[in-house]
Amino acid sequence: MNNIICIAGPTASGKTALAVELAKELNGEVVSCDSMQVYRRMDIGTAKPTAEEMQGIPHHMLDVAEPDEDFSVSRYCEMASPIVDDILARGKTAIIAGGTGLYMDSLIKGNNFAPCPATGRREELEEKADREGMEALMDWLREIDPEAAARLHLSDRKRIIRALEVYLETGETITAHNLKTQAIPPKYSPLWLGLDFAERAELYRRIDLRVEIMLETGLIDEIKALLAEGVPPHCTAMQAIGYKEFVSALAGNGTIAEAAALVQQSSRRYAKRQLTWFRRNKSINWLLRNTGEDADEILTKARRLLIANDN
RNA sequence: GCCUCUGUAGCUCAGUAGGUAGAGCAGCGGACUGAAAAUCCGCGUGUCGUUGGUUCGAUUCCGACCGGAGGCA
Repeated sequence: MNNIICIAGPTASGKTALAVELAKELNGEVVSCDSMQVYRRMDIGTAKPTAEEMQGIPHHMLDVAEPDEDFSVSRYCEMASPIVDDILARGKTAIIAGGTGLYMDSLIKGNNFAPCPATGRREELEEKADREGMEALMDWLREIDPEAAARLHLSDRKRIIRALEVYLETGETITAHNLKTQAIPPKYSPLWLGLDFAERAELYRRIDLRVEIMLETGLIDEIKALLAEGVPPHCTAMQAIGYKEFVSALAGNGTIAEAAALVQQSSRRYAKRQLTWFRRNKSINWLLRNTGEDADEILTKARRLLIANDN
């Protein structure tokens, strides 16, 4: 039987509830795969599962970083992979659930990442970009890694800088590095489940509702507390949807209601991007929901897939 | 009841001196290998209210009807 299950899907599709139900049946533990739920004290806005929702099932990879820390895919994999191995070693099922596709794929494939410099190289490149423009960086990249240059759009500042950074730090181009890691066979072979709604509009209704509930349950106070303790308003964690918009409103840019509408829209677009990411994974068995009230039917379908997968 | 204005994309509107239409926002699709809830790329998605008439041809001109806004009563 397969002792690793991945539950993918967009925000507000019911991953948390399904993960806990399956964990109860399969003697499992949940490994969260979410780039924002890793931060402590960011609970409401990241829709982090509550103690009640967890129903006593152990959850990992929540609250593993301070909000002002730099976190990354690489750190996620370094921390999560030993946890998965430990769950398996104890004879239990690892249920990897979350919406951050890059993190989930990287954990499953066992990707290793080119080093990230602490040397200020990135800052130098940022300055050069400001000074000389992206065309200059692109010309440079074309000389050292023409494939990456052809792949990247001139506007994609982040990736152009990263490509140069990898080469300058390691002497290996990012194209060569990626080819090497892709050649390594995946570390795990999970059963993939994907949650989505048959009607996009239903997913969007759930997202809109969830934002309202976050506000009712104290999201603004949560954000004020983070700011009060000194979390920088522009750090990575505060770029999360549902935080950056309210931080801006609290600073005097627009009303809370306007910010809430923005959060709903950003969340809808984010959900769409998540779906784009997961759709290309042909291993995913999609479970399509009709309403938010059909959790039992979804669980039944998931059970059938588990049985089919064992045979 | 009469008069005037109005009806074009999901929304707000432009336009066609008659040759089946375009902006913004919304939306949709895609990429993604140490910021990923980030970053970037692409795409108008339409019975031009309905129905007759004039015309080779009507979203455009004319009539009637239906819906909306305002005015006079």
